[in-house]
Amino acid sequence: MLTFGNIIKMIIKETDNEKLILEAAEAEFIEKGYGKSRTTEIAKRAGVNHALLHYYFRTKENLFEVVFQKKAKLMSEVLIFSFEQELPFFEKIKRGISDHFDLIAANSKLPNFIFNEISQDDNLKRIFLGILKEKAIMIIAKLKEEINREVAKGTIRYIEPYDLLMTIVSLNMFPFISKPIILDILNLQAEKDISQFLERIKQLNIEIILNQIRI
Amino acid sequence: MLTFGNIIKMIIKETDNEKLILEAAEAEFIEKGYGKSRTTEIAKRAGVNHALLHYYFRTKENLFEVVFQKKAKLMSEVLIFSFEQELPFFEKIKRGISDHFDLIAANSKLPNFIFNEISQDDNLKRIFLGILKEKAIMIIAKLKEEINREVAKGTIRYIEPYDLLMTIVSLNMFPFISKPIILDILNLQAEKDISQFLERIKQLNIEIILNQIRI
DNA sequence: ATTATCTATAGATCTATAGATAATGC
DNA sequence: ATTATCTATAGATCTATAGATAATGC
Repeated sequence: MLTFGNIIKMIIKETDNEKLILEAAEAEFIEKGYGKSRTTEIAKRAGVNHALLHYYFRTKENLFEVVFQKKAKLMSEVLIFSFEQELPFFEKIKRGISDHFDLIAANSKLPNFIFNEISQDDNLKRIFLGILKEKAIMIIAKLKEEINREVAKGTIRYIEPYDLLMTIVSLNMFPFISKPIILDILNLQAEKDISQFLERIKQLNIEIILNQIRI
Repeated sequence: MLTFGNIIKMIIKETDNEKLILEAAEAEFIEKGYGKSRTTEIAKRAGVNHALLHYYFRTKENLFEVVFQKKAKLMSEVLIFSFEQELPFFEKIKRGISDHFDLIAANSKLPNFIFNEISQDDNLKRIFLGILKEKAIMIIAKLKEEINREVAKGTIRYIEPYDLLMTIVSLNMFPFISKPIILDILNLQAEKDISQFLERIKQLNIEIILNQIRI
């Protein structure tokens, strides 16, 4: 029917309802988690008839798994992408930490979502590991060689590559997991103050890692 | 009625059903979060008639808030308790990190639970801040004095007290938030290997902090 | 002819309570 | 007399689908 809404949709030709549903589902699931999310609410957010959601995705669980797959890939990239750059060792570490921090900042609700869902569902945990594990192991192996090379050169103290990575991820990720609390305790409201705070933490994290490995 | 179960309950006099419901609710809510938890399931876990749950706590939301209050207090203690000890500065830091790590280890599912629920509900966030904030600010103020004293003595470089605390919490807490993933990637299954790994991380965290502040 | 959309509602699940009955403390 | 417990079920909410209708691509 040629309702006003449909005409608008036709004009912008962004009328792909399947896509609209998926995007609304992403927002809903990330905001509320699987348990509190409602398919009716997702349909409403997408501005689409509720039955359509089931027509395209059949079940809530199905829809969730599509979303989770996508977010798990993103999370996997967020976790390790920054450490795949081909750079001299110290550059790699510094740039790695900095890019990693920025990637998390750009997806600040992602870690909470992923860690929470996998802690509640073993199947999701397996899916996530299936995406992350192989690549993570490769990166660790590569990092180990580079660390050994630097140790041989006498530029750094030995550190387990896994420990190094986990330490970086810890330092970079936690501020965002605990962000609602931090901002209140530090009384940071203005956007400018917040980004200034985050920038300081980023630099601090780089410094901490360098102080730990540098001789 | 004198069923076998009731006789058992009478003998051990641990028949306080309100308490049983609360304990079951704690387990259920921490395991599944508010959204996926079911009052029927909680009653079943408690081994108690479902109607009793509503008799004692009226609503699911009420019951949850009782649990959340309790867990928020615990979380608050886990976060800052270890840094209230009266000790020489370096001892305080070292013992603080170590005790803090152990406290988290003993409540390893707590951080995920708290951060997740407060990210989904502003009211819960306020409750948690109400419990944490004042004490946190006091500890930070106290730490600031101690840091300034050490800086004056020339034993450490200056670090913002909040940054120091957040760094410690990051390093100590993240391994438990990401535990399901870590153990799989590192292929750690045996209890002995796991506790050995955790011990190494604990020592590493102490080392990292000391390397950051020590001149 | 196939795909997309809507209306209407079934069916499942969950929270919550009414009202009867039993246990307890004084 | 008050508190605790149980049975039975109301009432709300949510997921899911059947079946009718409209739109689309060939």
